[in-house]
Amino acid sequence: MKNLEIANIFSSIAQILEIKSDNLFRIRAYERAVEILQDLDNIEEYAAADKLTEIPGIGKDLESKIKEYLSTGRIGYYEDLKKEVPLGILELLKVPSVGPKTAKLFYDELNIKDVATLEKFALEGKLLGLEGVKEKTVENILRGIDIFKRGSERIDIATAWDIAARFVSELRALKEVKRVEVAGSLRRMKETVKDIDILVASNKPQKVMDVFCGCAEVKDVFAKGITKSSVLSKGGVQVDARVVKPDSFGAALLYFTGSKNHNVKIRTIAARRNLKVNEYGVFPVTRKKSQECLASKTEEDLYKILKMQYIAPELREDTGEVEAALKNKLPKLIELKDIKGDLHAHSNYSDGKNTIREIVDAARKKGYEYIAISDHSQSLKVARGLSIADLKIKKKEIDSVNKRLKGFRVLFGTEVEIDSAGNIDYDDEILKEFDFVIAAIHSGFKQSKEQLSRRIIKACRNKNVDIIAHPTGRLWGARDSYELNFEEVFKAAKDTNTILEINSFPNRLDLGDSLIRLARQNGARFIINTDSHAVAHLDFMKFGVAMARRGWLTKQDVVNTLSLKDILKARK
DNA sequence: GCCGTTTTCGGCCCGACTGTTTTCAGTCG
Repeated sequence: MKNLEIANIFSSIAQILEIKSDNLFRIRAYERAVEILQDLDNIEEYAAADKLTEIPGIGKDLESKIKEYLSTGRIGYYEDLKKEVPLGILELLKVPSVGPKTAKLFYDELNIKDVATLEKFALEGKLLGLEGVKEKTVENILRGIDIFKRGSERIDIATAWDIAARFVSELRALKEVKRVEVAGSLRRMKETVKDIDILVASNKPQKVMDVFCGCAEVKDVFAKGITKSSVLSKGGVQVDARVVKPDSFGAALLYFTGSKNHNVKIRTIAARRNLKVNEYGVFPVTRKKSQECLASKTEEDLYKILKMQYIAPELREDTGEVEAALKNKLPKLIELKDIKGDLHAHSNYSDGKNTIREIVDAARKKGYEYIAISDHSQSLKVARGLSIADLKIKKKEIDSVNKRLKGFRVLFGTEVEIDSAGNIDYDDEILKEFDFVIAAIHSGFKQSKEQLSRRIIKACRNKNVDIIAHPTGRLWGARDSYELNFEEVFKAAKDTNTILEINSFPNRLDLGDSLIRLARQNGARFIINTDSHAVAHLDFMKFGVAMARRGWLTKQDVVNTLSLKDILKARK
């Protein structure tokens, strides 16, 4: 993806500028652009329409650099910078506790250009004696190298919530603790997270920090202060905790939830009104020493005093939510309780673990009105796709289950293959028998962007295909999204009345947040499915809903908020 | 390098912890 390529270059530029001690605000401008670009899958479409500078954070200069990359595949300014500071040094910055100043020191004094050399020198004691480096510093660097070597890959939100829950439950059990909440990117429900942030309200911070650093899940303690500590969990994830007084919990939660850019925007707007926002509250900017706190107890109080709507954590990415909140124009986001059913669950007819009955029982316990048992189709042999004969048996079972149910309906679904030419692997005669047909690509990913787009568009045009499952095919940690002409595909979905799936499975989350927004702008409709292969997976619905919220979707944008009667009408 | 309900120039969010220092710089979020 071009946006990621450019983001990586801008990120390197920011780091090189840091090492060169360049203007901090210029560095921040590049860093901000990196975050913006990471979420901008259709950068080429912006460039083609000459709309790059309409993106907040992209000005004339960055526009020209983006255009330069798109047309030539390189950025001259970056090529020049690389001559001044060898790229290897940037690797040193990935070691926790080594920042630009330290990296420059090691390079200037000892010509260290990679982590392996840094480790060697640290072990041999050759770092000692450099300005500001003593034994403790070396110790921290070696520990940082350990973390670096273990890899810095991001973890999926389901795993992260699991680890977070273990810390939270130990902390909640303390009588000194008034409140505990997960904050940071995990609270914002980012698709993946790098670390876990936990906020605690207590008047006895020391005690809380002692317990936090001694949690069963802790493997190593990086930093332990009176109100702030940082540990490595046994699962290899960094967990940060901060303790604040109960009175400032709202202010701290806002600050600790981020995103950084959201906080900066909030604080900038506050400053224009002569208000200061920090993790303790909102304060008037005066010369007086004693400052009265205007708001601090809840996040709602803070947003209110700043004269804007409350902003849900999932929206706090500085992608327009602050401006919308100031104008009272935030959408009413979809909630988990709006979901009335799940149309993508696999039974043991194909590669699922559970029987239809077991799945139905679990779905009913969730308060759903319907569930579609959507097993794989005949050509996906690895997943025991169903033959025509299998379908007849399965249909019979569903009919008999439905006869015994009241107020709940099992739908006859399928997840069919879109082959390399865009055809579906059951005939129309068979397809029309299903209540819902979900189409997906599970093979032949290596085609060009145009070919893949054509395949999906052709599937959309099939009158029997109701839903496109996991539209980009990405699997976190295993496979990148395939490239598509997104606007074209989304427009085709709209024109053919095909529903786009938001797949809730934690290693998919596909569509992801930024593509959901793009698809909505193109008029598409959505369904949030779990792609369950076991009844426990039905719980993943909350992650799909979170993606929908991050994509600014309302209940009206999502078809499985409809009653059984209405969702059946939502088909083609 | 970006940006404008004070502004097209002169600002740009704010604080905790650590290790090395005797008052602070570097790192991190």
